[in-house]
Amino acid sequence: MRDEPLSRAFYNRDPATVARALLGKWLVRRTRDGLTAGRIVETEAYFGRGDPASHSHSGPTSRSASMFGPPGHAYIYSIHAMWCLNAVTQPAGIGSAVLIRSLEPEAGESLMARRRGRSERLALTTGPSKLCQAFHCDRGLDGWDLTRGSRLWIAGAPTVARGDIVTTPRIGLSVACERQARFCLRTSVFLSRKLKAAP
DNA sequence: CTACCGATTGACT
DNA sequence: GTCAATCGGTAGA
Repeated sequence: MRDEPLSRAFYNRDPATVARALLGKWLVRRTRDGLTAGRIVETEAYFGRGDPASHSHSGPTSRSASMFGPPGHAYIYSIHAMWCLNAVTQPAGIGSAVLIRSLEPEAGESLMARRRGRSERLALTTGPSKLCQAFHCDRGLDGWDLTRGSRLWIAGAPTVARGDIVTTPRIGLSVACERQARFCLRTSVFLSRKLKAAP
C-alpha cells in the first residue's frame, strides 16, 4: 500500500477536498540513508489568487513557481529559515496547494530522530517544518512529481470517515484568519496544536 | 546592494 | 501562556 502513489487525478481537485482526502494517507521518503514514512494527520488548504493567505495571492514569483505548476507536484518553500512541504492541487496556473502540517511516524523513526536531533516520538514530525527535517525535504525537492513513486511520494490508504475530521482556522496567519481550512484527525495525538476541547 | 518579513520552532515564565 | 532566533525570499533604492 505504501508503494502505490496517489494519481494525478487525486490532486487535480479543489484544495479543501484534497486536504480532507489526504488525512490518513502515507507520506513516504526514500534516500540513500533509508526509508521514512508517516501517516498524515493534519493538513491546510491554500487556495488560488483570491486567498490573501496564499503565496499565490500576488501571482507567481521565483519562490512560488511550482505552486502554479501542474497538480501532484511538491511545492517546498522556506519560512523562518525552515522548510515546509505542500502538494499542488488543481490545474496549472491556479496556484492552490495543501500544506502537510503533521504526521504520525510509522517507519524509519531512528532515522527521523537522527535528522531531528531529538528522540521523543512526539517531537519528530508534529509540525510542518519538523516533518520536513525528519524526512530530509528541502528546496532540492521543490517541484518534485509526487506521482512518480520514488524519492518522495504520498501513498493511498482507506478514506477517513468525515466524522473523524475536525475543521479549524489555519495556523499562524495574519490575514484570512477566520477561514476554516485546517483539517485534523480528531483522535490523533500527533497534531501540531491541541484541539480545543468540545464545549 | 540593503531592509524587512514570515503558512515556525524551541526555550522560557 | 510569551518571546526571539534564524535566513531565504522579496521589494525597493
